[in-house]
Amino acid sequence: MGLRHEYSTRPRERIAELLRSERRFLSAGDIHGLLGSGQARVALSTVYRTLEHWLSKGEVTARVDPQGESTFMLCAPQQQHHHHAICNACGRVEDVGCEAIDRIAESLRGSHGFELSGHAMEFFGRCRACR
Amino acid sequence: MGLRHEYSTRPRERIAELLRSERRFLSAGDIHGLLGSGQARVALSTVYRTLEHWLSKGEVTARVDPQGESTFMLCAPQQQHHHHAICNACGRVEDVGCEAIDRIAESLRGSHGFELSGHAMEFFGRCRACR
DNA sequence: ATATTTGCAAATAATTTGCACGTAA
DNA sequence: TTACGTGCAAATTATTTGCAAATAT
Repeated sequence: MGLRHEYSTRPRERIAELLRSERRFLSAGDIHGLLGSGQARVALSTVYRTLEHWLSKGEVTARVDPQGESTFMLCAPQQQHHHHAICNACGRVEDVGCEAIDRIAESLRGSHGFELSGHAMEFFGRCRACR
Repeated sequence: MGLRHEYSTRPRERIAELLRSERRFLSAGDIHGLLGSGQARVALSTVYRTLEHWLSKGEVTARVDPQGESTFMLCAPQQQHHHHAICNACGRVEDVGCEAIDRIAESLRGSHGFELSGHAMEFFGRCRACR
């Protein structure tokens, strides 16, 4: 049988609070480090398991960074399909819509006989604050 | 002082031959496995070092797959900027141009004050052969 | 009470590195 | 002959897992 309740625990609260305050992709190690090593330290394995849990519930979005490390950010599923603009300086993420895809799908079918079923797009640059 | 010659060796020839025959992204482990474990087996570390070497020379393109594994494909630098359409069934890659980016850059600047300096796009679907 | 979560330490798996030996130029 | 490349085994690093103890409901 599946999961019945989602328990609200101290470690999860701390992880959630951190993710809410940082609108950027963080690795499990980043989170573990940012939570500090004091009295209420959270085990790295707990960070991993919590992120995986929220990922499977669709409350968190994952991205593998260019170094191959998995990173995570709060990103509700109910939001409509969108892409990310990531600031090169501070890492802040802006959600951006995607209009141009239809044209690309047409072009792919026409010139390559390729039937588009999914895509991934990321944009990099400077956010308003970091320009 | 930098590198003077690029030596042509048996292991490199075998890796290059394999990459030429497979127009899809392969991990170091894939390549190592495909080269077999017979007489002329190539060490996994050699595969890694050779890929890294060609990557730095721009003769190979890397991509981190969704599982976080690094994968590689022959992809000359002199080709103009383009993106990849990856077949969900066989992994074959079609190179596709990118026209729509200018509109996206304008929109980013207008609605988010975001100055675009780079982007990454990937498309997934079925190639002509696998439809 | 009992299902869920945690911390710890050990296990995996991809990747990197040191080093002595082999090889192309 | 000498700069470059290779194989091997050991080291690193991110991530996962087993398990007994702790906690939320």
